[in-house]
Amino acid sequence: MTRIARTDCKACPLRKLSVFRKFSSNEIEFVSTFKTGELSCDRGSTVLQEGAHSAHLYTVLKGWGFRHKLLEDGRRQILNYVLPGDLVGLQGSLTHEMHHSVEALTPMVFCVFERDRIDELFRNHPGLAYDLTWIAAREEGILDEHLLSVGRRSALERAAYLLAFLQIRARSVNAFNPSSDVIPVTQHHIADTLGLSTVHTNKTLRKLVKRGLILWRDRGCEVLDVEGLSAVAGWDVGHGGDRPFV
Amino acid sequence: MTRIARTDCKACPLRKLSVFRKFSSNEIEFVSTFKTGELSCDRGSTVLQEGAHSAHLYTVLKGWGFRHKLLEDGRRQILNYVLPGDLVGLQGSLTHEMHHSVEALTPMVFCVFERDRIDELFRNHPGLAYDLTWIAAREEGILDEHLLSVGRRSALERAAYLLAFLQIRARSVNAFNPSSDVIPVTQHHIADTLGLSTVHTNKTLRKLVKRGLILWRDRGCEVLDVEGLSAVAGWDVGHGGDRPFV
DNA sequence: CGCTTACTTGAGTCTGGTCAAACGGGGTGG
DNA sequence: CCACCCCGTTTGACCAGACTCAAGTAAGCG
Repeated sequence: MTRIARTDCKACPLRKLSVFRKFSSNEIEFVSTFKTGELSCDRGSTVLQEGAHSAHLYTVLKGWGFRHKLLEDGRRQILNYVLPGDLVGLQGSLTHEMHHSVEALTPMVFCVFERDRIDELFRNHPGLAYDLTWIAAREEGILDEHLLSVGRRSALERAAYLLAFLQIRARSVNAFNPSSDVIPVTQHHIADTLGLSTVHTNKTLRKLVKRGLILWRDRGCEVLDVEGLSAVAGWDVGHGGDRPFV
Repeated sequence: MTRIARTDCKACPLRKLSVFRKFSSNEIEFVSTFKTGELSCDRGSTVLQEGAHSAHLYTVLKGWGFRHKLLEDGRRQILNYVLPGDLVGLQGSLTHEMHHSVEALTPMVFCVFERDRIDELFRNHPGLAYDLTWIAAREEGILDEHLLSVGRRSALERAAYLLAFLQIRARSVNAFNPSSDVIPVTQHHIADTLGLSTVHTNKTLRKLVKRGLILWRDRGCEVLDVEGLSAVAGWDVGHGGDRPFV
């Protein structure tokens, strides 16, 4: 893992995306000083560890990753995926201990912020403080939907929901690399997200392929028909709307 | 549903509980004016509706309830339970639409706050703003754990985890009524929380009864052995720690 | 070339779902 | 007061979706 400050917040490529709200110059100024550096890591590396006491807060600048928890005997549950613009480590920053781990699915780059200055953010930048709360509430909404999915949808519905969800999210933040729109996960990751075994996940994905909704590529999934998937899942995609980010 | 302002924030019975952090007089002053009234409702009534555009934010003062989501065909997933001190409707306040419903398990009383004044809270009371974020992050952590449970634990483990979780939470906020420590849910609620059928839930609960970990009472569950339950679940209860509330 | 990782597929098993019936308590209308 | 009904719980029989085990293929890499 290397750490070199590079991208200037004022010229942050994410800020241009239509999904994110506009910042005041005052806010950009603060964020610039709040950011202490960048962190890069390879595919497969664990960025944050369950149980760790992290002194930092991160925003994803590039790449894909996922949050997960483990049971004693090794069973793993993937909780959500992290994409450019997502904040990670907020929980650790507030409660001083991480209750989940974060691992990279592709090479990633993060902006690093000092936890100590969060107080300052809350005191002097109510707009940004509001954003943090908004982000946490949004994550909660996503988890609600995942829980509904894992608890009450069938295997086929779950898989369809997850892939539609990831496709839409990735599209909105330009997370695909230019050559191909491939969601960079293994079937094992999907299984651990849906609460299924890898074998059954494979059989389920084959059905989606047969229906012409997706293609399975080398280490990843290409979505051919998002509406088809959300129809299978019985999922109402809902609203986009401006979102904040730090 | 009636609405009569009664309990004074300065004398709020919840504030005395050891789980909550101390407020400055300044903060209590603001909360007093932020609160516009109280809302009471009966068992079974829906307090907040998925899809609604609520103008309010609530804190639970008394009683038990739960948050849930529905699929088109009626399948229901209970997401979490709400107890005294919990904030409900934050999501709706930030995104202007609720993505889940809230229903009462017992008669409940809420403090009602005006959504419009949240901006003021963020501008003038960074401590409270911080608390809101903290609360949202905590809910996220709980949902993570539930997702792990539903996705990766067996029926018996799930049931044990849920009951241990509820027992501990209820204890910490004195949510039991003086005569009996009964968690006021039906087996149907438990089933919809765990992602199981009611029939299988019943068979699973009988096993916990046979092991002497719980008793099933008239419309509710009495926990006899929290440690036993968390052991069955393979759940590390973890830290309490001061928590804020509004 | 051999090793590893990821995917695929089939066979047999088991957890948990569905259907069905019955019980018991509390409330209600006759 | 009693009959009835409804709701929540309980249990049994049977079924199916998902799991485990196992073997085999294909691609990538040292």
